[in-house]
Amino acid sequence: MNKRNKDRLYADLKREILTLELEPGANLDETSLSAKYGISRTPLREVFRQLAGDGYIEIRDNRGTIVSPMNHKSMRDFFMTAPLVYASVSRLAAQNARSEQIRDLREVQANFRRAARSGSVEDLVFWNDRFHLAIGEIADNQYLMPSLRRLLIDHARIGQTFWRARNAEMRQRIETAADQHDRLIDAIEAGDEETAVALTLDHWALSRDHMEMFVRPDPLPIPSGFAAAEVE
Amino acid sequence: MNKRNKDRLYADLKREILTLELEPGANLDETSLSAKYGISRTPLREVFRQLAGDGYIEIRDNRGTIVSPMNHKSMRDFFMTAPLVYASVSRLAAQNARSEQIRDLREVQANFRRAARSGSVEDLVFWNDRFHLAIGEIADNQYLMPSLRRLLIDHARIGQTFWRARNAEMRQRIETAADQHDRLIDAIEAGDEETAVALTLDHWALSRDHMEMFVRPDPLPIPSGFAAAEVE
DNA sequence: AGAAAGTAGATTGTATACATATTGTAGATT
DNA sequence: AATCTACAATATGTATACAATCTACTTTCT
Repeated sequence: MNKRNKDRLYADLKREILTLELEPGANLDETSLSAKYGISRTPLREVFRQLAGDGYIEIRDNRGTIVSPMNHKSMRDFFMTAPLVYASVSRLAAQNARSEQIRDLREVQANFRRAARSGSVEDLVFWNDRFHLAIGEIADNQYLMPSLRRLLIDHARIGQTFWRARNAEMRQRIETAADQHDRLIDAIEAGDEETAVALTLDHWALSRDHMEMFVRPDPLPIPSGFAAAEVE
Repeated sequence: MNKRNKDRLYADLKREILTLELEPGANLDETSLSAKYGISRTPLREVFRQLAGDGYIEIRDNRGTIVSPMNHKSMRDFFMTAPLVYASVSRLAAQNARSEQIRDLREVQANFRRAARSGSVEDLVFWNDRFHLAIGEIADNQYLMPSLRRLLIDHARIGQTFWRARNAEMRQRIETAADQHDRLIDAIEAGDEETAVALTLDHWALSRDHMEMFVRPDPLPIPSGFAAAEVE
């Protein structure tokens, strides 16, 4: 039953990449990984190929495999593209949702709430990802899904700090995000496209404002002696 | 030097799928393909995994590999999603284009014109695909690219009949499409986003009207004796 | 006769050994 | 001393043999 191990490897790598346990650009060693999971390099390499197709990793000919890197440009592209795709997906979800899908979505949201109470960053990242992926599945559009999946990978990675609540204000933000999830579910269930889109953009703005703070933090105060130095 | 054969297999399968030489849903046999290309099943399966990630084929556990199928729903999704993605990509291309990219794009367009003159359907499909892919590369947005790629696969397959000019009117359509390509290049080069978007939507509408005719053709005339029969 | 169960053949999935390419290091050369 | 080259060590890529699974057909039982 090595299929089990192969699936576990696939799921583990995904999770470790989303939670930054594996950093962008980190090298993935075939030999040690295959030993760790008790499978040979053949199926392991197939898992790599699949993850590369999903956008999690990059396979470079004869030069090893790395976790998909992130740089300034990818941040820019991300902030530019996410609203378009997320809003479109929410609209389609509102058009298509079936009652049992809403039930599943509420289930995911319950797990998200639990993670918020327990304060586990890893769980919050995981269930937030699942929440938005579930909406994507309700939207059920094979042409938008690839971009949504790619966006969600970096959403999880960039947004990592969002969930790491260190003070009351940040805990409040998480609470707000959770409330928006609930209202989004309601709008989707009601088939109210416009509200779903508006809520999605609000939800997005909340994340973005916070994330941008970490991407482009306020500069450190400059000691008087270095006041003329150039800062990049 | 079997890397050559591996690359050839990858390129050949892509082309054969885009040109419908391999029909949607067609089965891909590992043994015969690996024999045909003189490579073993191991690298062949990696090519499969990669093509699956690109959306060309589907690998089903223990049940073989098939060319990505098309059905009524995928047509619907396609017509719904393409304008959004194509327009966004054109806008980004107009924002980012660099002169040597424009040069490459004109090169592709020249090949497209040649194919139009020669009347080779296969070449028209291929170069039209390349043209829109090149615009995607100019847009240079890793989050939109996955959806654009997926759309272009089915654009080529659905639009197959568009290029099969059987009369003067259809040849005129191809001529119009080629002119739109030229004007789109000009708009992108000039950085004129709004015109690029408008031209893209026009270009799209031209294809769509034609394609829909083949997807949902005019019903056959009903013989008088069957006038009451239900037609779906 | 029809349904269920078993079996042979074909196909997909995996392990291992081997081939090829890359990287780092030591020694030679200028 | 710096650079180049040769070679060893390491990692990636491929072929082949074998194992597991599925499919279709035959046999058995009711």
